Amino acid sequence: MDTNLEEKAEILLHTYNLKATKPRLKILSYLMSHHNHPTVEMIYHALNEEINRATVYNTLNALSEVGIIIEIKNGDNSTHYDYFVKPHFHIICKNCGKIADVIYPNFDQIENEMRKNAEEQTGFIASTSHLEIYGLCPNCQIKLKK
Amino acid sequence: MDTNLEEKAEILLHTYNLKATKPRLKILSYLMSHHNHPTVEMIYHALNEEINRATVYNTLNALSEVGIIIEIKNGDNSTHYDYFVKPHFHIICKNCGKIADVIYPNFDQIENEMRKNAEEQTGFIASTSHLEIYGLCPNCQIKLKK
DNA sequence: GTTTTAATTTAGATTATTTCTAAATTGCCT
DNA sequence: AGGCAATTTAGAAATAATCTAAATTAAAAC
Repeated sequence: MDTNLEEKAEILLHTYNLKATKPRLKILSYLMSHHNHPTVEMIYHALNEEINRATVYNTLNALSEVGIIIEIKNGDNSTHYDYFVKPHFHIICKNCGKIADVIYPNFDQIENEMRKNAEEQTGFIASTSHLEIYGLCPNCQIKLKK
Repeated sequence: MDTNLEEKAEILLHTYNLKATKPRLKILSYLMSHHNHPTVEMIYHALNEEINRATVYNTLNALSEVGIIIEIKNGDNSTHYDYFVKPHFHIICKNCGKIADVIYPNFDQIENEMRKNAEEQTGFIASTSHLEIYGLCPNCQIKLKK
């Protein structure tokens, strides 16, 4: 277990006024060190089924609410998560569900513009935004040609 | 029943090489005349529970696959749908789930740019894209202040 | 206008995902 | 160290979506 990682996670949690509970430290550390876009189920198993599923759900909701992680609504109807490093979005394979990161330097700028526009038009106060693109990954392009 | 509407729906279905079955005509007509961002459940009830739920699911998937309608992955973990008129995206209230349209003239242009970028970076072939913004609607802003 | 055929619909069961409840535990402040 | 609000837990319950195999149907072929 990487103590240094958990320390980093603890600081991050406190920054956002979240209690640094053991389950949260483990889950956040996992996300900080794995960029496999896991679901609740994947995290639950990766952490040896030691943390209650409801807690995994609660934690991921809390983390994505403050923006520490990104929520990805996948085509497979389960939600995936990704630790936020720099502005990016995701492209998801319609065939196999694979998720790839797309780095887009101006992404937060564009996001902000959209948010502002949405607020002006609707009177909402915007917080998080979600962009996902669907498509076919290189592997499935080949598979489906046959 | 608006025959004219169903005729329009039939033409639209044929344009995309989709069989114009009775369930599809009813569902598409409903979507073309209601902009309440319904879920499967809402459509199922609006059409008097006469169309099997599985068919509603199948139809909505088929329609969104070809782009006649837009799929909205709402925060409430059910999927909402919207007939596509012009390029727009959605803002969703985190508190009450209300969905509002945001018209954005350049939206498809920006979408295309993102898609191109994603394709170059990942080797995927991009098809549809989804953007949702979360926030607080005017009503809930007032409610939560109390 | 029949016939044919592939696609679609159906009922109902099944699976998967997420939320809820009430009791027990735990982090953090004083 | 003690107190309290927030969080976690086990397990049940609710909700959403998919699957199966048989019946039906739209549209092309004759």
